[in-house]
Order: sequence, then C-alpha cells, then structure tokens
Amino acid sequence: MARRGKKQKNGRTALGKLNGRSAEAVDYGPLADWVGFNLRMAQAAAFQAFSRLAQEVGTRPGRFATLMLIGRNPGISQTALSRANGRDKSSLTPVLNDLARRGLIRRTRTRADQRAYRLSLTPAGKSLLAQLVRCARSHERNLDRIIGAREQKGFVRILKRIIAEAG
Amino acid sequence: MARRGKKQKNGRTALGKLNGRSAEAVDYGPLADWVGFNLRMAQAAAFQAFSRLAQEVGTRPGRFATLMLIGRNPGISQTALSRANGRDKSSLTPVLNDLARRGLIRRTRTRADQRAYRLSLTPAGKSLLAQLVRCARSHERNLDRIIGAREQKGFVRILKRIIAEAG
DNA sequence: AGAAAACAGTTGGATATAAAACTAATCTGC
DNA sequence: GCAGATTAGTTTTATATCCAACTGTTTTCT
Repeated sequence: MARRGKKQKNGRTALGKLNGRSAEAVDYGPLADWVGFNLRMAQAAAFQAFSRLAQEVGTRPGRFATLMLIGRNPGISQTALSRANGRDKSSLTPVLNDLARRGLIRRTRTRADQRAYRLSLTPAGKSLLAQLVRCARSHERNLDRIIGAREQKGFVRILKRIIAEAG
Repeated sequence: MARRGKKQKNGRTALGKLNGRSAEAVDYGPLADWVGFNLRMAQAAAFQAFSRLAQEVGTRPGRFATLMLIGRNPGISQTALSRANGRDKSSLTPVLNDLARRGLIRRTRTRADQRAYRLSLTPAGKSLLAQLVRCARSHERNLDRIIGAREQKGFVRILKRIIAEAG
C-alpha cells in the first residue's frame, strides 16, 4: 500500500532520481499534500484492512453498511437505502438480489405502494450482521489506535463536514 | 450525498420511525461514528466534487493522479506507478492503453530491460495535466475551506498515518 | 552455464459502481 | 378524474477495480 519516504520541501522524496528509481522513491509532487489524494489512499487502505478481517465472514465493507442500514431501518426502501449509503440506486439491484438469494434479506411488497420494496433482515442476515459488527469493532479499534484517541473525535467531525458540504 | 439529521445518543436520528421514514430520517447505528464508514463517504463526496470540476477537462480523479505521477517521474514503470497510485498493476493496463491511444502518454521499451515500459507524458499530456492541476487547486481550496485552515495539516497527517499503517 | 525464482506486463473472470433509458405505479393540478 | 410529472426499481452500457493465471524476460543460485 504505497509507503513513501519522508517528503522534502518540493515534494520530491529523499531518494528520487530521474530514472533507475525504486518503488520507494517516487515523486508525488503536489499530490503529496492534497487532501483529495490522501483521502482516496486512506480510504483504500482502510477498506483493504477491513476486507481482510471480514473475508473470514465472507463479506465486504459495502455489503456490511447495506446490512447495517437494513437492520437498523427495517422496512426501508431501496431508494432510501441507496441515498443513506451514498450510492446510486442502480448499484443496489445486484447487491440486494445476491443478499436475497443467500437468504440474508427479505423484500416484501407493500399494498400501500406497489412500486416499493420494504427491506428487512432474515434471522440469518441478523446473525451475519452481528458477526460483522464484531469484525468492524476490531477494525475500528485499530483505526482509533492509528489516529490517536485525542484526535479521533475531531477527525471524524471533519469527515462529516466533507460529506455534508463536498457532495 | 446523504445528509443526515443530528444523531442522538443511540445513533437514531431525530425523526427515525419504524416505517414511513423519509430519506432524511435514517438510523445509521454505530456506522454514524465509525471512521471507516465516514472515510468512505467523505472520499466519495470529494471524488464527486472533483469529478464535476474535471469533467470540463474530460478526466477523472484516478486519471489525474496517474498523469501527475508520470509527469513527475518520467521513465517510471507501470508496476512502480501502480504501487505509487495504490492500485493493482492490472488496473493500469486499460487506463494506460487509453491514455496512449489519446496521445497523452508515451510508452517506450528499454534495451536494458525488455519487459518494462518507461512511461512519459507527451506535450498534449503535459498540457492536460496543467489544466487538471488548475482544477485540483480550486478543488483543494474548497476542501481546505471545509476543513478549516487550523485543522488542515493535522487532518492530512492522520490520513497519511492511515495510509502507512492500515494497508 | 543452466535451472529456478522473481519480475513486468497482459488477460480473463469477478465485483462494484454510475449514468441513462426504461417500465410500472403513484401523485398533482386543474 | 384525468394528463402530466414524479417516483421505485430494473436494465443496459461503460468504467474501475481486484485477483489469479499466464507469457516472456531477467536475475539468482549453485
């Protein structure tokens, strides 16, 4: 996951050369300090770390959020779920098909609105969610350790501001 | 981008009900304060914001980092580039094919190592990169405004710790 | 030198995602 | 009450991404 040497003033790493460079001697230029790039890299790193933990249970971070949101909001519609999850509703169709096929969620039609599904977890889904919550707690402990208890709160607060204002 | 009401102690939003919920009244449960989830949502929000800016120029955030890294490190190999960019080398093949087809990068073979390409920007690539840097600067100014000048440095420092330690 | 290991890049199979076009149901305004 | 707009979900098309398997090249070890 792209570790780098200490950056110097101009963004060139200590060992950077024009060629014959090794993997550890890449010049990131202005990327080195840009929020967007570091956000992307950090998200990918955290995602991978969680994937490792969750793969014993057999799921990925995206699925986890989906299950959690359904579990917390039984009867939620696919569209509301997609908004809460920050992704397009069309992305959800195959995911929910798969979760339903595996017996983890239920999709019931309402007489009130014949268009919408009401989503809920089956007992199997609840049990998988519980396992994933345990994984996620361990993952969070690890992230909290990296961030540092003192800075953790402020860090999350900034993330939330970005979520609210950048979208 | 999934705005939410103020969360209460248990993670339930002020308006959350068992059904008839609106899009704005979703219970995020423990997700609400987990770093991983907020990191993913914030990254998606920043990504979308940059996409909007960059689409006039006709590129996406991933392409931008690729061009920047090639521009800063002429002669870099695909594998080194993929590591610097935090992606698998196989993801790069179609991207570089496309960039080459569009005349933005050059791939030259070396006699020293017949396996590796040496990547570099064409003049057109340099010019596109310059335009993208202008977009990115404006995007960064916006993010810095959201984060707040006082907290910006610490925020990026934490992201870098996550990149280094969570992968 | 020769065999085995490591490496650069590509390919193929899988998942995740978005955007736009589409179908069917519901709501709105008159 | 009906025409037009809106909404819920799916389908289609296009990217981006990973991983594992593969091809050809280079390096390493003996």
